[in-house]
Amino acid sequence: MGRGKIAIRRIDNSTSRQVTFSKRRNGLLKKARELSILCDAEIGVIIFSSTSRLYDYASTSMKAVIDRYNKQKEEHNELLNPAAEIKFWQREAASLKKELQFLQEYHRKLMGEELSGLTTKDLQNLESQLEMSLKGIRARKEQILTDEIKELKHKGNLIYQENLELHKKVDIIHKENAALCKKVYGVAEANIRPHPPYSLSNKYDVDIPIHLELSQPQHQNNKVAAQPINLGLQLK
Amino acid sequence: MGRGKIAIRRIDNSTSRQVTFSKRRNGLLKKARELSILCDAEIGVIIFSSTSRLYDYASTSMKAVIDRYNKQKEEHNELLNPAAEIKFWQREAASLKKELQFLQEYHRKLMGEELSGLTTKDLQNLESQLEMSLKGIRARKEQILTDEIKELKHKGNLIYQENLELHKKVDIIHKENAALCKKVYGVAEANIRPHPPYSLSNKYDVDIPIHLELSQPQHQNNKVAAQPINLGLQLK
DNA sequence: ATCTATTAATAAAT
DNA sequence: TATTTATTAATAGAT
Repeated sequence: MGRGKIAIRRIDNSTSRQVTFSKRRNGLLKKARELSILCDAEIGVIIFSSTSRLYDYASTSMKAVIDRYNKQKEEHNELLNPAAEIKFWQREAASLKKELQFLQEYHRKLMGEELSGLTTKDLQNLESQLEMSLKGIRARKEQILTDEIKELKHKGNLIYQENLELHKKVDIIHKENAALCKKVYGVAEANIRPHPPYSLSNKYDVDIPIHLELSQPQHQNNKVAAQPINLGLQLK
Repeated sequence: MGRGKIAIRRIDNSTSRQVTFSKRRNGLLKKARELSILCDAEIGVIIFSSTSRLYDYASTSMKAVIDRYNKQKEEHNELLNPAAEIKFWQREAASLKKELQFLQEYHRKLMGEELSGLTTKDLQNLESQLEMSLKGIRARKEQILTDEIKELKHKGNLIYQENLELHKKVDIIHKENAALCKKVYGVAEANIRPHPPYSLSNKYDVDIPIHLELSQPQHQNNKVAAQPINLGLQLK
């Protein structure tokens, strides 16, 4: 899945091995995250690079995953030695977990899941909240598109001006050339040459406005329009 | 990367969640295998399905990976001396905090805040997500209203039936009373009394259907409708 | 780090 | 559960 296919065996070149490691490590961790979320699975991934650097992911906590793994593998656990500070951090963790769970629950409600138990009033509130959000997001989208249009028009104008200047120059050179030809070959010589090297095939374009097209993600109604002039603007 | 795109959140349908789990689990393990071979990395992956089944992969052995992990994380000592265990809980808290912040950030985006830095594609995705949520919430609201209507109609019918029975009883009592009056006072006495105590002013309502009105929060087009009959149903 | 041509993964249908 | 197919996602190689 790249410019070429590679065989699954140790990459000899150390640079590209390092690059591939970085890319695929991220890919693996992303996939692990997605799987845990999509399918409600508890997952732990531990990766040691060839240079012994550790990268890991755990859907809950690595300790929890390893403990569960050991338990399932019928191995034993050890006891902890309690102290006041330990308890503090335990409480801290419990508190954060609680907050996290609350936010997750609210989040699910916002996502339109887990709606049983809510009154029409609650739902009305959720609905208004989401409508406000949509409004903000759409406004932002419009803004981006408007900005893009502005920039494209600006660039278009600059190019148009440049074209005018160029055509003027070409005209001048053309006239100079004609004069020279006249001197060298006689009166009508310059007009006889079929394709003088300085002629521009689209010289008449000077009087035609540059046609700018923008991508319109919402309405695909520009299929028959002319190809947009690429001005180097990236529409991400 | 399939027939359609799916959002990364818990798959509701349990069958497709199971299917996706199976496919993606294999994908994840394959990727882990490839990464370890391509880049000479030591990797361990532990997956617990939602039904607590264990799937794992280790490039060397899981024990070796976990031991190395514990060594690197200095958790080996944490289980023995309190200072290290404090560190563990500090890390736990930091990890939870990080996750919390991620969710909070996403949450803010959903709320339509903090939208700078997002591309139109991102915004489009947010917009679709919110539209889906709205759809779910509105469907739930409709459901609640529909259920209310059903219950109200049911109650209305019961009351109508009860009314019929009551009227029949009243009729019977009326006739008995008329008979008694005739015995005591003479023939036409009962019909002379202007307002017999047992008469119902709306007795004729028996033949008119009970008119039930529900609040319609969406469309306020029932302003001129009759006041709804309160049947003791609480619309929370 | 960023860009794309290309391969790989996979969602949905079967 | 396995296979097929249309589509999205990952990434190899280039820059």
